[in-house]
Amino acid sequence: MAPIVSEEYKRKKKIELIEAARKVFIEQGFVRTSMQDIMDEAEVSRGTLYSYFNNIDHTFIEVLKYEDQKNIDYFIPSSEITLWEKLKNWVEEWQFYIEKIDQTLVHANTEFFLSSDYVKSKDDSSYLSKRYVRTTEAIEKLIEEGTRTKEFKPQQSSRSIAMFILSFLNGLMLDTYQLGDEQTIVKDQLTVLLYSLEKLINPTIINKE
Amino acid sequence: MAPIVSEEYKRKKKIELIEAARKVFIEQGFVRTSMQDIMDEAEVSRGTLYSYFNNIDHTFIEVLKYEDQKNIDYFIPSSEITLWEKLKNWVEEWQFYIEKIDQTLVHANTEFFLSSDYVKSKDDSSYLSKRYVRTTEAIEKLIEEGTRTKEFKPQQSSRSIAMFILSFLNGLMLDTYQLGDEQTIVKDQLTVLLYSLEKLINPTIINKE
DNA sequence: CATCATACTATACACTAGTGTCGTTTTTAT
DNA sequence: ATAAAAACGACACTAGTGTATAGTATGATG
Repeated sequence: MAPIVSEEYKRKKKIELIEAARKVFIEQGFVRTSMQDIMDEAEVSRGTLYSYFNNIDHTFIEVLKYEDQKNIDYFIPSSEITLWEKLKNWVEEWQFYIEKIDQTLVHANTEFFLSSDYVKSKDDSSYLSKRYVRTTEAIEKLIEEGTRTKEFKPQQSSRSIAMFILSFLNGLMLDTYQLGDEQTIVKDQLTVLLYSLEKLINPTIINKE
Repeated sequence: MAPIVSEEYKRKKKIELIEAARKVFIEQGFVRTSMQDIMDEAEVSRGTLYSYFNNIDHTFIEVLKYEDQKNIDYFIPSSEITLWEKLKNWVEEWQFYIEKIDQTLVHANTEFFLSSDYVKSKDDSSYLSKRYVRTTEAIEKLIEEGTRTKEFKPQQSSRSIAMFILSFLNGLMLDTYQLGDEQTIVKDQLTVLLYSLEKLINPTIINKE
C-alpha cells in the first residue's frame, strides 16, 4: 500500500511502530529487546523498521518522546482546591502509578539510561537531565507559589524539597519494581512522605479530613 | 606457578580474579562487560577464567558476595553517642559515599538486577530482597531501640520510616549516578531528610550544635 | 634429581544472536 | 500501464559465548 504516499500515512505508520516498540519495551525492558522483537510485534520486515528508525537507541528515544507528549502536566491546571491539596493528590496518585509499574516504561527507562551507548554525557542538554529538571521545577514552583500566597512556610529551600520528593519517588518506584509492592508497602511510605511534607512546608491546613 | 596446589593458593587466585572483575564492573557496568574484558584486566587466559567461574552472571554474583563480606554493619557498634547522633552520622556518611559513586558497584548492581538472566524470581529468597530487608531491619531496630529508651517518639511506624529512608537514599544514589552531583545537590537533600527525620521520630534532642 | 600432577596459556572452534545494508518484489495513485 | 516508493528478506558482518585441545611451567614427592 504505498506510492508517493502522504505524510499522513507515514506519520500514522510511525506511530504504529512506536506503539509496537513501546509494548515490547514494557514487556522486556531495554537491554533484552532487539529490533527483531519489534519487527515481530509490529509485523513488519527488517527493511521497513530500519526505514523509520536507525537503531534500537533511536527507536527507544522516539518511544520516550511519544510517551512524554502524551503526559499531561500535573500542575498546570490551577483549580479551586488549595495547593496543599493539589500536592497531596499528586503524591497519592503515585500509589496507583506504582501499583501498575509493570505496565510502564520504568524498567526499560532505567536500563536505557544506565546501559545505552546513546547516553554518555551527563551534561545539562541530555534528555534525561531535561526530564528531571522539568519535574523538579514543576514541584518547586508549586511550593514557591504556596509560599507567595502564605499557604506554605517552607523550612528548607523549595528546590531541595522538590528534589527530595523526586529522589524518594524514584527510589520507591525502582525498589517496588524490583521487589514487588508487598515488600515495599508503597502506601505507608507515601504516608510518611506526606507527613514529612507537612512538616517541611508547614501548610496552613484548611482541614478537609 | 602451580602443581598440586594448595587450597590457599586457589582461594587467593580466585580473590585476584574477583578483584579484577570488580574493577571492570565498576568501570563499565554489568551489561557492557564481557568475560574477555575480565581476562584482559586479570591477565589470565580464557581457560583459567572459566575454570573459576561458569559465566558472567556467576562472576558478578561472586563479586557481590565478596563486596558484602567486606561491608561492616553500620549499626552494630553501640557506642557512647545517642541513637539520634548515630542515625545522623549514618545519614551524613552517605554524602561521601554518593560523591564517590563512580567508584562503586551501584551502576553494575542496578543493571544486573534489572537485566541479568540470573534474576527472574522476585520472591523473598532472592539476593536483592535479602539485602533490602537486612538494611531496613537495621534502621527499624535502631528506631525501635530509641523508642524503648524514650529517646524517640516516632510519628509513623518504624518500619515505614525505615523504608522511607532507604527508598530516598536509593533514589538519590541512582539519580546522582545518572545526572552528576552538581545537579542533585546531595548535601541539601540529605539536610531535608534529616529535618524530616527529626519531625518523624521526634528525638529528645540533646543539642550538640 | 627426575618425575609427574596440574594450574595455566594460547588459540581454535562451533555456535548464537544480534546488527545494518541492499537488491528485489509488491503495491497503488495517477 | 507505469513509476515511485513501501515493504521484504537474504546477506555479510560483528561480538560475544562456552568448550576443547596441545603445549608449558612449576613445585611436591619419591
